[in-house]
Amino acid sequence: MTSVPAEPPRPLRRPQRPRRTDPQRKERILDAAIAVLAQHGVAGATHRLIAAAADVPLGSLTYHFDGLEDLRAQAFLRLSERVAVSYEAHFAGVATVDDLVEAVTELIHGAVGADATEWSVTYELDLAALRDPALREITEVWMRASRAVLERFVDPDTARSLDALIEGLVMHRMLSTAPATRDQTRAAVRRAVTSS
Amino acid sequence: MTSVPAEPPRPLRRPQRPRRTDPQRKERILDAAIAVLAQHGVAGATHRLIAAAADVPLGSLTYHFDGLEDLRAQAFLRLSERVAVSYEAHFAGVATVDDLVEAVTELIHGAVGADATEWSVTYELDLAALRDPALREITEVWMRASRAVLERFVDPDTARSLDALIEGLVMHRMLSTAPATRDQTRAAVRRAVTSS
Amino acid sequence: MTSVPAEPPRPLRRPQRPRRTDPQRKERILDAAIAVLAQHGVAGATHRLIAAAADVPLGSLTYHFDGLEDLRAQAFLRLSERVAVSYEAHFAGVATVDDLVEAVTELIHGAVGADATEWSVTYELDLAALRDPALREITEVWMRASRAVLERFVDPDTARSLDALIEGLVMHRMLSTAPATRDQTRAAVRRAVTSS
Amino acid sequence: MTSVPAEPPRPLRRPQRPRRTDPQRKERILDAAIAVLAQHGVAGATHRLIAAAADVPLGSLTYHFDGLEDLRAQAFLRLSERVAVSYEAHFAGVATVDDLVEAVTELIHGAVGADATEWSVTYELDLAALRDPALREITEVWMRASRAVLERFVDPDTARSLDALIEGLVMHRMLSTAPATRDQTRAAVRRAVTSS
DNA sequence: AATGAATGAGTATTCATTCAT
DNA sequence: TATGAATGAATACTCATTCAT
Repeated sequence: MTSVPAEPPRPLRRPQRPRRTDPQRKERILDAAIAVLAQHGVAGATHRLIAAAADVPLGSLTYHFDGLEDLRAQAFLRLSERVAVSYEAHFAGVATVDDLVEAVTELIHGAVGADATEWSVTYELDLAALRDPALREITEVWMRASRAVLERFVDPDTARSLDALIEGLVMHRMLSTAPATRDQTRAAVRRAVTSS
Repeated sequence: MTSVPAEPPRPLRRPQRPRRTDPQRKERILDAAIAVLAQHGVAGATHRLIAAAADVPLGSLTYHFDGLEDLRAQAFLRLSERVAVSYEAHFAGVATVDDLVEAVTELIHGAVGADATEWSVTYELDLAALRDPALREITEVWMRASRAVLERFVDPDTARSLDALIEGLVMHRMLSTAPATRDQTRAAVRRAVTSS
Repeated sequence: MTSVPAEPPRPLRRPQRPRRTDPQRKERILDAAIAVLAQHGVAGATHRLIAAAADVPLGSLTYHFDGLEDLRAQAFLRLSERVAVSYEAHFAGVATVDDLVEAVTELIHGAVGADATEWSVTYELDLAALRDPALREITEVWMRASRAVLERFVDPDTARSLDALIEGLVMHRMLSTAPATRDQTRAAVRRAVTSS
Repeated sequence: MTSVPAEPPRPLRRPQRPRRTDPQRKERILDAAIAVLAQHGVAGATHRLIAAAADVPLGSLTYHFDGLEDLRAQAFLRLSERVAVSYEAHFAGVATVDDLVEAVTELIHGAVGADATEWSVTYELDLAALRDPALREITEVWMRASRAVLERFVDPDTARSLDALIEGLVMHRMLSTAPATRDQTRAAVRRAVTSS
């Protein structure tokens, strides 16, 4: 993920001006936007901050995107796709229900590869989607994706509730000063996947 | 040298609206702030919007509060206390585990008395607390309160995971275009409270 | 619950004044700031007044400067440099001590080319520097510069006290309703430069 | 002089409310105003700050004074009277011109009893008087008073220029990071009082 | 195609002053 | 007589967006 405050080490092609063609610029901006969203939230994600993080001129943002709202939506979309991929990967080796319990527990406690801030952005997305129906599409797709992964191991209803439990446990883990132990989490997950 | 405009304009004073003394004003402002937070989120909760909602002049906000951050924190605190009370009330008549399952299901689907927007504010609070440690105190207290209620019926570990499940299910219910049915929710809750 | 006004008003955009690119704008703003400081003092030098004096929109000030403090500091710096130049020029033709006495007397009574208000700004600067160490650098440089000029004609100690005398006499001249005559000033200056 | 940040140790007559009659209140407010002016300058001397420094309720200021401008003027007047008294006292024992030189030198380097901040307020007054003719009266009276003291030892013209020299030397002493030594000051003063 | 100076509506906040109590 | 809650005009500053270059 792009680092926000420090200058990203741009491979200085030529002294100052000529930045000419830069095919990955759009992607770089989106990554920078995700980083800024993670660090400052929707409210703090301004043009200027994102431009600085991406090391592109200010005008570049409105040149490539139709305003901040559009940029934000595309950043959220990119984030959700990225998270979906690493989610998918996380469950690649799962064969048994025991494996599943272990994988989910690990997911919650390890925050799935990416640093924890990336998770907080997904909550930012959830919250923004609550008010902006345009973003609802993204959360919808992501929700379906995560459930599809879980449905490879459990029935749809269980997948649904397991999905919700994961969301709640991650949130509480991030907020709590005395977070649950791995054993507690494991027990909760096991209950959720065990047909009574 | 540049020409400088005349004297800075002297303020005129007219007694416009009758000055009303208003002992509940602080509380009214906080309620208005909660309503604005619910509708516009942290990012959209501006002085002006809150003042308009409370029907008080702008200066009244900074008279009663040390800035917007303070006002927001106090509003969140008031909200959490209010939610805690109605949460407590919701479980008042619960006697058996079956009652509990029913009550929790009802909670998730009925959004516990208050209109659903109030719930969304608690997510705003959660998210804000993720970045602002000062708010963490409030979420911490609320979390303890909600678990304390649940611990009257189940053991602490179960209470903890049930609490997380509720949070996740409510969030998904608010977000999803195809929310879970009561039966699905009830089944998920039952699994969470059943010792395996 | 309190009723919340509708959506926060969307900004409209009209191209009002033609956008003019204006390379000297920064300098113009600084000159305007000096003029406003002269007329209204540090306390009265507001963004609005300076913007009006420079005939630029308000946002232009914070675009070019990091806030009012920065603008003020740069204005003071520009002023001190300008004053130093005219000070230097004022003593260009001085050859003898008699010339010096005459030049200093003229300086005090004529306020060295610039209108008298410009002098008053240097007192604003002095006073502001008393509280703000960042401005101390500017007064320091100016003090050294003015003494350096005087040291071309008298020894350093005399230069130092002559410098102080000039400051005091100018201040009193500006304040007094019955200012000193040229002859009185000349006598005072002569005493200051005559080794006893 | 009243200290600004720390609570002035009010002899708490009774627990909270009853401050009833308080004959010195006006004077206390003025002293507090002088202290605040010293510390924050004219620009920073607000009602609230002065009220806090004087430990009186806000309304007390506008009750006793016709607005901030009036309060400021009265504070400046009180200050100038106080400074005049200590100035007078400082020269009480002077008999010869040598004594005078010594006393003036001491004045400049010791800042005449009061802490140096009090001097800075007199500059604040000078500057304010430059723009506000109402204050000019005060500076005028003070100027006459200080010269009257000096005229007990030297002729009026010398007194006038010595007065200016003192003003300039004190200002430079406060501003300079490498202030003059006592010997340098003494030599400058001696030159000013020696008829050539 | 790309940029960054320019703009003005908007933001939080301060504060002298008024006035009901 | 004395107070402190109330007010609104003014303050510094931010920022999405436009557009001349």
